[in-house]
Amino acid sequence: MTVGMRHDDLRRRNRAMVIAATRRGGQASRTEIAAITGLSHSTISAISSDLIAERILTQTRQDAPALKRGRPQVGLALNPQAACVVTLMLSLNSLSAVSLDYAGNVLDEEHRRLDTRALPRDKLIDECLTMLGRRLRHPARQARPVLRVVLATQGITDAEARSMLWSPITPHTDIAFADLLEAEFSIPVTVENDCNMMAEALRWRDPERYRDDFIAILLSHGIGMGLVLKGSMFTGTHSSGVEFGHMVHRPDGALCRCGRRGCIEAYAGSYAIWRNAAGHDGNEEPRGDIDEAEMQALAEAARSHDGPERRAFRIAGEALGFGLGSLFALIDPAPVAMVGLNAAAFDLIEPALREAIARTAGGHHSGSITFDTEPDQIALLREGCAMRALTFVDHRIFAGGRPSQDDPAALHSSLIA
Amino acid sequence: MTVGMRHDDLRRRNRAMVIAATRRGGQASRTEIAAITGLSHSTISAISSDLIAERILTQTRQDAPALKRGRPQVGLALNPQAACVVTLMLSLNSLSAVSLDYAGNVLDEEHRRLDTRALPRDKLIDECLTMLGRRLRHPARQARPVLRVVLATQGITDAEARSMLWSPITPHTDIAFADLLEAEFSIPVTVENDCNMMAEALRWRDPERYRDDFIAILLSHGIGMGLVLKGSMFTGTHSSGVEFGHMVHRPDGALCRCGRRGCIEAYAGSYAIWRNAAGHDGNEEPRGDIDEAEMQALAEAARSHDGPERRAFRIAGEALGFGLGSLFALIDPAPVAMVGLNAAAFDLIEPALREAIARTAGGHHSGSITFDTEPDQIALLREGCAMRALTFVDHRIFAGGRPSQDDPAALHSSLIA
DNA sequence: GAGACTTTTTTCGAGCCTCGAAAAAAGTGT
DNA sequence: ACACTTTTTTCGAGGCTCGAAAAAAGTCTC
Repeated sequence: MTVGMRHDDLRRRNRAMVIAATRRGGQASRTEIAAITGLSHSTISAISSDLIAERILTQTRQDAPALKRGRPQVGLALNPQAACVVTLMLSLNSLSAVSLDYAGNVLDEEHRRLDTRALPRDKLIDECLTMLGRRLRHPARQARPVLRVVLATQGITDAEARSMLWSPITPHTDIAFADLLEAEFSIPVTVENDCNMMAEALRWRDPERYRDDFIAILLSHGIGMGLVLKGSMFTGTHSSGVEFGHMVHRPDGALCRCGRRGCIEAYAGSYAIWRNAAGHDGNEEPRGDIDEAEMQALAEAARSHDGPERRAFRIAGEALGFGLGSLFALIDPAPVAMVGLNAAAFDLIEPALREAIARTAGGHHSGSITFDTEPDQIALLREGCAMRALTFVDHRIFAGGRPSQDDPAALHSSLIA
Repeated sequence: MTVGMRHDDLRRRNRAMVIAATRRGGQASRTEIAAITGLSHSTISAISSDLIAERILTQTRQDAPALKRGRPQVGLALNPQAACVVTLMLSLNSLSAVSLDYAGNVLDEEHRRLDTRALPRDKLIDECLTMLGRRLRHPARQARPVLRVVLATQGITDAEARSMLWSPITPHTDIAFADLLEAEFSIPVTVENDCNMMAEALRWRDPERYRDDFIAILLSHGIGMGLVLKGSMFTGTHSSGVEFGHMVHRPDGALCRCGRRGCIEAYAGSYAIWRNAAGHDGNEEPRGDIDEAEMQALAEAARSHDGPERRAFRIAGEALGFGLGSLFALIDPAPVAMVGLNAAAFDLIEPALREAIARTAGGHHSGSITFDTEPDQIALLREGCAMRALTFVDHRIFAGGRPSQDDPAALHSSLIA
């Protein structure tokens, strides 16, 4: 709050709001936007006609034939030709890329399996560079200027979203992907944590439930979290933060993949569940290669009879419950979405989780805490990255007004060159 | 970001910034303010002459005789007559009130000892009402309009800062102090958590160290925390939140004052240190009445020889260290201030704390985490409340422009009546 | 001590931006 | 075909900030 506000900042903000309302609202009319934003009709009219002249928005006759009397509303929509964004998703042993038009439609995509853990540093970087390059040269893009690239990865990124600091997918650390990709293609890039992108996707999927405060927990080989508080993504002061999986569950307890002891993940990650189900103790070195079928088999066994498998899921639930209890002591309870492979086994986890949470300070209202499950983490990640990239274009580029109104090709070359 | 921005919002913000710069800067000149805010000289000139005409700011000849050439800068200062604020501080067995002028000078104050735990609900409320009433009628206030009351209390308040939800100082819960006081005096009131106010005070005391991200930990009978992240006070979604003392240190561990088990406070609060030093186990019911001398004696004993006292402080350090480690996993490390009685014994706590933190994920850079101690929590609380009240007047009242420019008495009666 | 010099502050016209009211537009209903 | 309803645009007014120029209030120099 130390920097003054000028006249054009005001316009910029109001333009951003019209664009945002259009992206959210499907086919919002000027009147609806005026009501949402609280601005006058004249202002909305002026802004939207600017945006249409700049080819950012388009007018579409309302789909549903007006059954009401009066002049029919004219729906505003995003102009799919206005821009293109590309998302890159780097996970253990896989790299994917998707390019989308400004309205969010997929233009083309590519997936590759890579042995990320074995790949040398430059080879890993090179794979990202070439896959992005192929998206840029792909004919489906047509003349759309590429205005944003988002690279999402498992692990920790820096607070400025420019580097991957550490990731379980590779032994290499501090890879400045944003600098590297920008140097090659001159398109603004951010590097994001995958769980944050999943949380981003949830807000768009179900804005009723996931509005201002909610939690996305990734239950997978590791444990991740995306946290939205007071309407904005919560990140650490120096890194992407929210390493929920590495909060301490039991001081000096079971061995975690991160090399430390007693982390929540060391009780609730796939490898921990497997370790407990197999009857090994917490000193056993974590396995790195547990596949989907294996976890499903464990869940089946746990459902069929009371044995070490059921106990393993119970231990996972307890660790997650105490962790959530501690988190709730800090932020108060909020809706939770369980995402990823082991969300499919949440029925085995939930009872112990709720029991543990009720024994903590955050468990005041343990009955009112609601959980939702979403096993398909890939789809969520894709959507989240896309929305992150598109809203960047909305707020940081198009809200500021376009340099040239009539020649998108010129604009494009000036940005991509 | 859903509400539009109008023309007067812009002025309001820029006025707020001029006022804020004046409050921070001591005797900022117009030129300095222009540099800080990035606004033009003309704008600053217009705004400040408005503020002076409205008797919010005053011009003061620069104290130091200008040694430079050129027209000397004219210092702007807050007009002490512009307003009055009152702070009420409710603690275990004590209630204090202070009234201050708009520049932050103390006008008068009062302290009373009360047996808060034994007081019936209405009696407790009544004490607050009458003490506030006496401040309002006190002659030192003169004609200053009372524009804000802040009531700070130990315990949990609601996110809207209107009610005390729960507090260790009284068995009564959900006391809507803001509504009650406003109904009686028609002055806007907020109810704040005491640790948050201490954090607020630290930003004003040492803005270099405590700027955008830092942590204040209250080491006292209980354990509290005030957290500033990305430049703003962090609170829960429904309550004042940040109940660091009730994060889980050891599942099903020692008995806490809150009735649950294993909380950090049950290892690091005064009663926990005493309990461990006395050789009782964690099932022993917490004592409620450990005075300062008793804790000092424990610290002395711990310093003089290796015995149960030293071990008790070590256990406290360990609990705090693991707790901070978990917190740092979420938010990354930040400067820490240890506040309150037991901060004087931080030398006994620190080694075990650092050792524990180094064993957690948050302990990556455990060497770079710095601790500062401030045993005088009362002074900090007073300052924090005062600044919270004054900045409310700055931002929410004076930034919007005054109804009457010439008659502060009329303004006053309209607000206090 | 008068005039040159320097720096701060104010003044003034221009350029934007939003607003409210009125007008225009584009339908439905009779 | 005309009245009615609702949406959208137009237009003048009022505010706000900006840059440039002028005024103000000192120090410095000779």
